[in-house]
Amino acid sequence: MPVSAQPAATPAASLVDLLRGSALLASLSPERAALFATAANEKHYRKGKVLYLQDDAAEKLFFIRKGWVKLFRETLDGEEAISDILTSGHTFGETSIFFDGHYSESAQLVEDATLVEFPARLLKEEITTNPVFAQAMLSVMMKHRRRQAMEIEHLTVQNTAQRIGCFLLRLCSDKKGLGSVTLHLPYDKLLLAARLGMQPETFSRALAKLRTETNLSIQGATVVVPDLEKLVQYCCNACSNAYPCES
Amino acid sequence: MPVSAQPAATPAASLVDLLRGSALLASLSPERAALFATAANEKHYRKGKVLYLQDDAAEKLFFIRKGWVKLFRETLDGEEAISDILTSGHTFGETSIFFDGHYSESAQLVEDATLVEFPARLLKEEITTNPVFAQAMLSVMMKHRRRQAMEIEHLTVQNTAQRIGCFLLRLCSDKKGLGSVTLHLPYDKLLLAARLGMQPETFSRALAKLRTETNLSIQGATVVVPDLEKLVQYCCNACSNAYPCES
DNA sequence: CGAGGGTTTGAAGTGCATCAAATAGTGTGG
DNA sequence: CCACACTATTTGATGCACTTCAAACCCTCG
Repeated sequence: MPVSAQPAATPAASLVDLLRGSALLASLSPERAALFATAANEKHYRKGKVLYLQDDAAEKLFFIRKGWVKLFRETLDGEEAISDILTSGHTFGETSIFFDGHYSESAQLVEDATLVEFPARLLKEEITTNPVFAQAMLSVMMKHRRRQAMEIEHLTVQNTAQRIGCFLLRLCSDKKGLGSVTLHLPYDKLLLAARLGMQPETFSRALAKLRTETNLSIQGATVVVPDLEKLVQYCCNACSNAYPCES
Repeated sequence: MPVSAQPAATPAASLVDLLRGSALLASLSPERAALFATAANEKHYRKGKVLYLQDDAAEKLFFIRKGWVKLFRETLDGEEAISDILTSGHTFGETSIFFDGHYSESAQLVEDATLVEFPARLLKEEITTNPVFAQAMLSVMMKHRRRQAMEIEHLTVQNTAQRIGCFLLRLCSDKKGLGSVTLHLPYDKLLLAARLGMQPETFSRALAKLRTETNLSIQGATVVVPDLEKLVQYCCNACSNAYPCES
């Protein structure tokens, strides 16, 4: 069944297998997955590449194979608000395709990346004909909604240091070692600051504050959390989610 | 004077007819709509009534027939973050029912209200068996997502006066009279302030600022916008949506 | 080595929150 | 109908958090 008619004869997993790693696309039937794989277009882009702009016709669904992509919106007077930053295994563009056919934000690579692109038509077909897929899509939407709700709350009830700490805690959730944890910032601090809705200078200072308050140590992009409990204490009291809060 | 900004439901209308006014429930087949109507439980509650608390088992879908409901979350140290304020024709609870069976926020009346309650079971059945309904649900979710995204942007790029102005502009969208528009604040200023993520005092001052900047005049809950264009100019330049931005 | 972007630090300004108090508005019982 | 209590709203004074502008410091990479 798994057809490897795709020229993407990467030593790694075949495209069909990769799709299983996506919350959305994993719900495709083997036949449809094969069809998606055939129609797919795998591309490598360089950092800075603009994939589409807000209000463009939504003609593609994107799946990130590797790299980082930022979704953002620009205001009339030139400010930029980041709505999301995504990496391997994530899909984007689906909401716009289904909803009104125009992207509601712009997308740009923040690092070199390999993307798999699917024609919007396929997605639309799938949603209307495959109830299982429609439900997977619903699940994905709802997950997004919860995350957005959390983000709104954070912006109103947490200060900058707490927002950074909360972000770090979400990075910790993989590494289960309660007590001391070492982790790496996934992208540069400038972008991270924008992601958290603050200025780079503010980010720097807030991180310094977090260091003294919770005994963090920071070496460039490497962060050591010696006392997870202390960090949780500092951040999560200002939030309506108890740690671990990931959804 | 208690104001209901929304078109009042005709007291005579049957439940089935009412459901047609809901973006979500309008997609029910006549038979299912009848079934929903039979299983429905219409109740009148007083202002302040708590419908459910965050993390409660999600056993009901609510439809607002009349009145106002706020959805909110509380942090460990007692802050309250309002996630939404809803009125006639809106449904709530659907996300939690489908997603993980627990409400992700608390719900409380901010005014006396008449609600129609449906058992969660019905909704779950409908989603899994009726593709049309699933798609209606998807549409509703996506609309919510766009609104949330806008809200996040507003919190980071707009100041308090602009946020208020933007809220007023959305109230204007009904009344098409370009030029001068009169409108009424849908609920009290304390709640409005919380809804917009600011303190009551800040709200009052920001409103005063908006008055001088855009020639608004305000009498209690009545606001007269003499020059819509000027208000748009003041608010929308800081936003990525051109007026009229409602979705 | 030198250029240029990322990061930190410093000083000053702005916006919003907080605390406190005055004023307006609403519903109550006398 | 008034006095009272109580709640909303406004106003003033002050402080803190974050931004802004400026400059220094680090990297890495040519």
